[in-house]
Amino acid sequence: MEDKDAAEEGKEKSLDFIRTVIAQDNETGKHAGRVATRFPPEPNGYLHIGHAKSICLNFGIAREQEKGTCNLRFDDTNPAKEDVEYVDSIMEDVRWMGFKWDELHYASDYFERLYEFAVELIKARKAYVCDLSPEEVRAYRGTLKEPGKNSPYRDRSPEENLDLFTRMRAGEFADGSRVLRAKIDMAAPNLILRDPTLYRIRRAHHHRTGDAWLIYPMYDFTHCLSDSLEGITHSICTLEFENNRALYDWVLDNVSAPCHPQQLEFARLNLTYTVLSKRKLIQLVENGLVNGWDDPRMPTISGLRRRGYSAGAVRNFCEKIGVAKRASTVDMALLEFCVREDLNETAPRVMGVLNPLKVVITNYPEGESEELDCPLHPTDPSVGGRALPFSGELYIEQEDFMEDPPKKFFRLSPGKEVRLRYAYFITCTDVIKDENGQVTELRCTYDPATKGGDAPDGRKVKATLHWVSAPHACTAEVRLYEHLFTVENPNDVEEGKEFTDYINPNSLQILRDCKVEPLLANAAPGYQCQFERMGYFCVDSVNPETGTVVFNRTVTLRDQWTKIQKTQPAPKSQPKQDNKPKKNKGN
RNA sequence: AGGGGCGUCGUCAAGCGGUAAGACACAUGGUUUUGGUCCAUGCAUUCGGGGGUUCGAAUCCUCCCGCCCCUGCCA
Repeated sequence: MEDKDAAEEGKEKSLDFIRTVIAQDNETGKHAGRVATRFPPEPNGYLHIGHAKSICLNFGIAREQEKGTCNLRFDDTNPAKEDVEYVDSIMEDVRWMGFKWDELHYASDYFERLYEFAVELIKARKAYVCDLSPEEVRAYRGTLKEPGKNSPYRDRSPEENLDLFTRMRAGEFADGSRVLRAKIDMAAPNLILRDPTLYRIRRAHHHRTGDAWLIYPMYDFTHCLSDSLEGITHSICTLEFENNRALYDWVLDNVSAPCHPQQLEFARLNLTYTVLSKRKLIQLVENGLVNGWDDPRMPTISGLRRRGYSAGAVRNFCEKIGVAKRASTVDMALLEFCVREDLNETAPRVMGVLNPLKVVITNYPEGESEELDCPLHPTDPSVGGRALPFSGELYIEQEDFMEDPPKKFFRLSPGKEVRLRYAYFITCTDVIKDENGQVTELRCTYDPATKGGDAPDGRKVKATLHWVSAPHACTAEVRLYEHLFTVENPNDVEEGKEFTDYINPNSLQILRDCKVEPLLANAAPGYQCQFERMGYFCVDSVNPETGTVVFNRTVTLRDQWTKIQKTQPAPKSQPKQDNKPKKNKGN
C-alpha cells in the first residue's frame, strides 16, 4: 500500500494547456507570481453544466495558486436581454458549486471609464461615428472571400466624431441611427477586424444603470477593458472567441489600458442526450416544454441541484472531463457515474417501494409487528441506523414478482423463497388475482428462524428484496427522470425537424402511490438517500400543497438485471400489473 | 484574398523524438443480506491519410483529407 502511494507521488499530474501556460508564466515571473482569473457570465439565463466547467476552471485555477484570485463579473452590456433574476441565480449557483469570488463586478460599473477609452480612440483617429444603417454596414463588410469597403463616414475628423459621440450619449439620435466603430481594416481576412462596432444607441432600461445610458458598449470593447481594469492575468473563454482575440488585443494595444491580459480559449462542453445552448434552454423554459429553469431534467446547475446532484459530484465531473481545444461531446454516462460515485459514499440506504404489490405473511401473528434494527449504510457505520417496522402485511416491488419467470429471474415467484432485506426469508404460496387476471396480492409464509436475514441451517436464497410494512408505510410521490432527449445529439436535426421534436416523452414519470418507510415521513427538502436496489433519490426542494413527500430520482443504480433481460429472448407474456404502465426503460 | 482552430480506443483525455497513461462505457470472472458497492482480468502493434527526415516519429518537415468557428448595432 505505502510503496504504491509513494510510486504514485512520483508521477507528475499532467497539466492542461491553460495551466501549462500559467505554470510557465509563474516560472518566468511574468506577473510576479500573481494569477488572476474571472468568471464572466452574461445575466441573460441560468447557468448550466457547461458553465460549471468554466467555473471550475477559473475558480479552480485561482484556488490552486499561491497568489490566485478569481472575480465574478457580470457581462451586462445588453440591457434588452438581461435581468436581475439571472444575476441572483448565478450568484447562488456559483456559491453552491463551492466557490467564493474575490471581487464582485459588473461591466456596467465600468461604463463611464469605457466611455473615456472610446474618446481616447476617437482622438487618436482610431474610431469614428458611422451613420450607415445596419443593412448598409452588412453590405459594406464584404464576405468571407471578398474584402469590404470603407464606410463613407470613415474619415470624419476627431472633432466631428467627438461631437457626434457626445450627442449620441446625450440622446440626440434615434436608436440604431449611428454607431461608434473602430477604424481598423475593411479588408482584414478576419471579419471581426472590419471596423467592428464599439457602441450602439439603445433606449433600454438597464437592470443596474437604469436609464442613465442611451449608448451601450459592445462585448469586444467591454470585455478586454474590464479584464484589464481588474488586473486579470489570464482571460479564459471558449473557442468561439478565438477570432475575437485579435480585437481583444487591438483594443488593449490602442488605448491606455492598465495591463494586457492573455486570452486563452478552451472547448466548451457538450453532453449527450441534452442541449447546452442558452438559446435552446430558454426555448424549453418559455415554451413550457419543461417546468422552469430548475426542472430536474434540465442540465442547469439549479436543475441538477434539484435533481439531487451534489456540488462535489459536479466538480468531480468537471475535473474528469479535462480541458482541451478539441470540440467534444462527453457521454452523459460519465456525469451519472460521478453522482453515483459520490452518493454511494454518503447516501443513507432506506426502503422505498415504487410500484407496490401487497404481500400477506400468512403465518405471522395477526395484528402484530416488531422493530428491526438496521444500518443505514452497508459499509459506513457512522451513517447510523434506524428501527424498521415489520409486520404481516407488506409491500414489495411489483417487478420483483413474476408468476412465470424466465430462467435468470432470481426474485419471487410461486414456490420460491427470497430474503426480505434485514428481515426474514419468505416463500410465496399463493397468487391472488382480480377478475382481469391481474395479480393484486401475494400470500407468503415466513421462516421465523431467519430473522435478520440469515438462515441458521445455512440455506441460501438468490435474491434479497426491499419491502415496506404496509400499516407503517408512508405514501409518497416519486418522480422518475430519464434523458430529456431520445437522441444522443438533439442538435443534429433532421430536415424539417426541430430539436424539440426529439424530447423524450418519458423524461418525466410521476408515481403517486409509492410506499416508503416511516423514517422518511418528515425528511427535509434536499434530503438525499438511496432507495435500496432502486436508485438515489432526494426530497424535492419544492414541496406540493398536498402534504405528501415528493422524491426525485437522481439516478438509477447500475443494473445488471435489465441488461440480462435485454439479451434474453422475450419472456412469455405476463399480465401487466403496474399501477402506471412502465415503458421499457432505456432506449 | 478568405481567416482562425482542431483531428490519439465507442466517449473524454495524457503524450511534446526513445517505442501508446488514465477515466467512462463495454466484456468476463470473484466477493456480496442491494442483480448495488468492492476486487481481478480483457479492451488502440497504432495515433485522419500519403510521402519525407531519423538508428528510432503520435511527436519534426511536406502535401492531402475531414470537422468546428467567423459576414449581430448578441455574448
